Amino acid sequence: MVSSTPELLTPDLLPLETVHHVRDTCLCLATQRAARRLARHFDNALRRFDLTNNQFSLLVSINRPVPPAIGQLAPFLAMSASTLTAAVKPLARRGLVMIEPDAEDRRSKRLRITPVGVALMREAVLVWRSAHADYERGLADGAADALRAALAGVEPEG
Amino acid sequence: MVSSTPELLTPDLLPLETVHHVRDTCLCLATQRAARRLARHFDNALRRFDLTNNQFSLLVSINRPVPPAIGQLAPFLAMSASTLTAAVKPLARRGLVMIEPDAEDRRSKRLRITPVGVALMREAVLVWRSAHADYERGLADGAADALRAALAGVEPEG
DNA sequence: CTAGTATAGTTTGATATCAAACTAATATGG
DNA sequence: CCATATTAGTTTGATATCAAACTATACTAG
Repeated sequence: MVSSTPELLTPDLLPLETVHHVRDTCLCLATQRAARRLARHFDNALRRFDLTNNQFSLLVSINRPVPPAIGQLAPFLAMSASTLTAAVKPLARRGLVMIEPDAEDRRSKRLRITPVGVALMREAVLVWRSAHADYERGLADGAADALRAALAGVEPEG
Repeated sequence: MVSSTPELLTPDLLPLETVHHVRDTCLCLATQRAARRLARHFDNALRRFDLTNNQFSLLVSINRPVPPAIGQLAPFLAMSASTLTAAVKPLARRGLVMIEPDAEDRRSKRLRITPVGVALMREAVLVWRSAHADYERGLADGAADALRAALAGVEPEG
């Protein structure tokens, strides 16, 4: 019982009012929590392909007629170039992506999805579709659209 | 120029329609992007305390009259117990948190914020407040509330 | 009481994340 | 042309994240 161990109480705390304010209003905390839950859901769904939700999103983003450079992709994914450099490595190791120096600017490197990557993604997209439907099915009507709209509302530059 | 390097085009791609559908509708991708942006904003603001946004949220969550156990805190933060075990270590090393075995169930460990942790957080909360105001100031009217509401709408159990 | 089961955390090995410092290549000024 | 500044990526070292396998403790049937 709690009351039987008064010596365990911490006497000197932040005001609980402050704590509750942070917990109820912090957009960062709320977003990190939702991000972890969503990541788990899609990581589970994509596990059969040995893809994480991040790797799936990265492969989708790389699937462009002109292979994008790291410097273009990182802002789109809202991640640093150093994170992207690291994220590409396991995919390149598996032959799903190729890293090619740009002929016109040898500092720049373009990321190209390989035929093996495309073949894997053809299947993975089907599973993504069903995992997304699963997820939305657990939400109230309009909740998914509301979240999409709200997240669009916090994008920089509209 | 793009058209001058046709040999760089990947012939075999997923349909761009599919790609655009994923990019425009995936709640996971949209949430991870927002989570990264928000994390960076608050990591920057809290850097002067050598706290990450995660460590800040964790310390806020630990600041309770009865020190919570790992098994209680992990679901609240929507993270696994193994992640929480790891996250506590740097804070314990710095003396901001203490890990105490529960007297009534020696499997369980309670996390207590120390006086040093409370003192640090008194300052950090002020900075959080101003960083949050900064962030909201960059949004359209109602965007923050809309995001809070939308994120609440994807919480399990209401 | 004891065997089996369930629960609470930890460890391990992998990916994910960033800032800061670094390397290499391009652009610019003189 | 050369020196400087800028830009594109990479490396480093730290935290963050998870599932799976593990340890230790508690519970529960028989």
